[in-house]
This record gives sequence, C-alpha cells and structure tokens, in this order.
Amino acid sequence: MPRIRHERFDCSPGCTVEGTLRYIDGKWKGVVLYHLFEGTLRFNEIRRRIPNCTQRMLTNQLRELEADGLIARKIYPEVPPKVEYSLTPRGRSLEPVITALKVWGDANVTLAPEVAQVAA
Amino acid sequence: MPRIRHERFDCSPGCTVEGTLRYIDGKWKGVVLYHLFEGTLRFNEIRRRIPNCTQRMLTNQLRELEADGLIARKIYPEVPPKVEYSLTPRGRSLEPVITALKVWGDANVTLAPEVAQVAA
DNA sequence: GCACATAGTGTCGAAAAGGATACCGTCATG
DNA sequence: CATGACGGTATCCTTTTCGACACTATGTGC
Repeated sequence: MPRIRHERFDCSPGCTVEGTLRYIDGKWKGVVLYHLFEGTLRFNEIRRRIPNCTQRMLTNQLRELEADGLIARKIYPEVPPKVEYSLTPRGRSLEPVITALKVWGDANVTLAPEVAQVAA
Repeated sequence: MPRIRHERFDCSPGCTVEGTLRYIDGKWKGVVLYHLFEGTLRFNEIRRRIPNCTQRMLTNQLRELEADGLIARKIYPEVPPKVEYSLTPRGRSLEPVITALKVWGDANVTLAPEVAQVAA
C-alpha cells in the first residue's frame, strides 16, 4: 500500500510537488526506477542489483510502482516463472525528475566515509 | 529525527537520488521549502500557509531542515518572540529539484475531485 | 531423493513517523 | 483580571514502514 502523504492534495500550493513525491517515495522506488531506466529487467536481476532490499520489500515496491502506472509487469507462463519489469511511458517521463534529484545529490550528498573509500 | 532511508548510501548506483530524497522527505518539507522560495517567513506565517500541519509537526520539519543546512533560523530576542526562517544557499540550490517535481506533478498528478472543483 | 532456481506470499515484531492535546512564559490589549 | 498573539515543549497514542524469517509451486540437473 502506498504511503498516502495527504488524502487530498489540499496543502496548496506545493501540492503537486507532494503529489510527485508520493510516487517516488518508498524506500527503494528511486533505485528501482533508476535501474529500469537502463532497460527491461527480470525480478531477480533487479534483486541482484539491490542486494540490501529484501525480496518482500522489492515485491512491495514493484507492486506499488505498477499500481501507480509507472512500470509494466509482464508474466511469461513458463516454468520456472519468468517476469519482466519495464517502464511505462509515464514512468519514463519521470526521468528528468530522477535526474534532477541525482544531479543535486551528486553535488550535495556526502557519502558515508567507508562508501566513499570504496568509490575512490 | 530525520528518517534515515539508508544508514549508508550503499545501495548503488541510485544512491545520490535516495540521498536527495532523504532531505526533502518528511510530510511537510516540500511545502515548507516551496513557501520559503518566496522569501523569509516567520513561524506563524508558515503555519497559516499550511493549516493542515500541526504546530508540533511544523517545528519538527523546520528543525530537520535546519539541521540539514537547508534553512536558517534567526531569533530576535524580543517579546513576543520573533523567529524568522529563510533558505540557505544550499536550500535555494534545491529549487530546480522542487521545480522538476512540480512540473511533473502538474502534468501527472490528478487532484482529488473536490479540490479540482475548487481550483476550477 | 536432493538441492537449486524462479517469483513470489504470510506472519510477526520493532521502529519510525505523525496526529491530538495540553502546557509554557511574556507582553499588550480590553 | 481575562484574553490573545507569539514560538514553541511535553506527553501520549495510533498508524505506517520495514526487516527477518519461513513457506509455497514447479521443473531441471545430479
């Protein structure tokens, strides 16, 4: 269930800002979208890219993104199961937003020391 | 206390995206920032602009924004008390991000029917 | 027969976020 | 004397979020 920040967006006038946040808020949604910008991925491919996210949480986040019309879920009736996730046009339209977030973050977010070291 | 989305931003590679979200996540932060883009405001001026936010929550959000270096709090030693809030340069640098969120929201967020009616 | 991969679901519990309400001191006004 | 504006705190409680862990079904390979 998505977190309902405000039942109605009556907090004027930043309301559509909050409205957008509602879509990408969720602990792993930003990262999931980020990876899907690169192309269609299967469930476990996403999982391997986000090792800190539990299976249950990933399923949750994917379901919410799907319910919000940002990603598409395609099931192949095979065994073992095969499910592919991809962005919808609406989801892809979020790219400038994610990019803006990333640009600011690259300039302003200080990584934890040990992470910065790994990156260095 | 700010919501710690990840203790360390090791969720690569969308990490700085999440890092930015961490700053503007908080039920009323987006709206508060939005109002402060227009200029310096006193506590109760902000309060009146966001009637659905309780006093306690507003104080919380302002404290977090201040701790994150996004807004400045200036206290005038007067009585009755006077406290002014304004954006720091770092806070102002978030404007393109908030704008990106708002642009997407304006295009993609459907307002609740009764709110849309009022706006019409 | 056993483990493994796939893509999940169910249940439990801890922690965090957020809302309601009451309270604080000081000064000005009526 | 009571009320209101100002900028908060303190306390309590509920809701939401999230992580841990176990469990499911089916088919393949050893």
